[in-house]
Amino acid sequence: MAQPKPHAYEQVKAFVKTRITSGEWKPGDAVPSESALMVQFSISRMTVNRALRELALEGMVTRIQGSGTRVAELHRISSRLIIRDIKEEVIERGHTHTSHVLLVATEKATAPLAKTLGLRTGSKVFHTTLVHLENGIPIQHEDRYVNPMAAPDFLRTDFTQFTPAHHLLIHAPLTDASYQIEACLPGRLIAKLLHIKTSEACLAITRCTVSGVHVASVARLVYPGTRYSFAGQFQP
Amino acid sequence: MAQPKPHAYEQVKAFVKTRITSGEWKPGDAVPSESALMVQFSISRMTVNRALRELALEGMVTRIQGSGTRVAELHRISSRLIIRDIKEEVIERGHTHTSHVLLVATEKATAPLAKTLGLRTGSKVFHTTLVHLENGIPIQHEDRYVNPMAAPDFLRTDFTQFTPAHHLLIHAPLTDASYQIEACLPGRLIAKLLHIKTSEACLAITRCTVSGVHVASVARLVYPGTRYSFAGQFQP
DNA sequence: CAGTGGTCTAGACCACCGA
DNA sequence: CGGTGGTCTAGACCACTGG
Repeated sequence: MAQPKPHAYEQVKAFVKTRITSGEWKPGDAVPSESALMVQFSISRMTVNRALRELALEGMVTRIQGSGTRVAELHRISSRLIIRDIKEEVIERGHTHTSHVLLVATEKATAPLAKTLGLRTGSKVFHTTLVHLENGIPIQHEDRYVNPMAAPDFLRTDFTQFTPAHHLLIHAPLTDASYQIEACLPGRLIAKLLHIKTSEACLAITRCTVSGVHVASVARLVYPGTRYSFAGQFQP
Repeated sequence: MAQPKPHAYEQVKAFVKTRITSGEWKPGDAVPSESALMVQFSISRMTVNRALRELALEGMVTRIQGSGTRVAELHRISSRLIIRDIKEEVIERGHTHTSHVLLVATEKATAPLAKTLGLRTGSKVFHTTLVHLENGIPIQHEDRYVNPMAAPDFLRTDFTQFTPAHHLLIHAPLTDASYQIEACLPGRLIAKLLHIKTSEACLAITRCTVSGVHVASVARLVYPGTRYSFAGQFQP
């Protein structure tokens, strides 16, 4: 026996999950009510409630107050996509991370940039550009603008030691973010910096992070397509 | 007033969240214990527990039994990456979806394919290839192998009406999946089918889905880089 | 209206951590 | 050992849905 006594709420979750994934209960079908499961498992309603609430969070069922619980229509499959510090990621693979710092500057915001950062055109913004290397091989070109209101000490960082993302994660805790993942060809400059041909496809992530009331940073990260891919797993 | 009476557990979540995002409580700092918050808010422990448990799920805090609750080290922000039926997605944008069905066949599995599908080499597998169009413009090339054990009626589907993903979502409810997102250049054939140049970068998703005990399907989806990108938002 | 889920309480027992 | 979180109970009131 693996677990002599699985928690009650987990038993309920497993019970419902199994009926759904086995196809016994089809999308749209009603799931037994809390009171029914309460009797069936001889447990209190709070415990059943927790089980069903978690299943709803996971997208397995849909709950409507006053109406009931039903098997979710299409199990849209989903997984967590995580924003991490690339240095952490490289180190976790047991490799060494280094950075080439190409630019550390204060500039005046252009109109579109000011707009996304929530500043006035011409305001001071921090601008950094660097290339991240894994075991000496370039894997990411990072071009980032930072809102001085969100991270006033940003430029004091030694970017050969700490990544811009690391500074921001510490000094401007994230509250919101949006991202866009696309495929593109690198420009001549980026291709040269990444040691790839201009004809090699790249993954590009454009990311905008919010910390409290400030839009903290907008960054464009370009990865050589042959050296980097996202991978992930789902467990709905 | 927006909400005259926010739920108690929401209040606790908001309280803790605010201290964290404002920087008042830094990563590693202790969060008040359940009993402390219980007194402070004059609510029961179960309610405090729910608030902190949800914050832990969202990655804002770390909880260790017997030790306490602390502000999470790096607020790795995360969002749900959702994989959906492309037809649904196109229709949701208010556009029309059509398919060019290029191949619907039963084949014998090659060794590597059989391995990923959990079959014996030479077993029957279903194979479909199609191009999905949004308002008549090609946006995805789909090349898919399906395990007949998981979806025996797969080939009966009219793929001009229903996408392969749709059939699978209904007849082989997902239990697990893994994916890989990468950038690549299309081959000559795919470029032609998508009406793009062979030098145009593409996003490619390779996805493997599991339904119950069977590996149900493995698919490679190629999107023209100029016409498609993933986007998402985080709200921890 | 009866039945559903959404929330909350005031206790309780347990497993675990650190001193 | 005391304090922590993890779980559970047996009630309760409310808001909402459906017939």
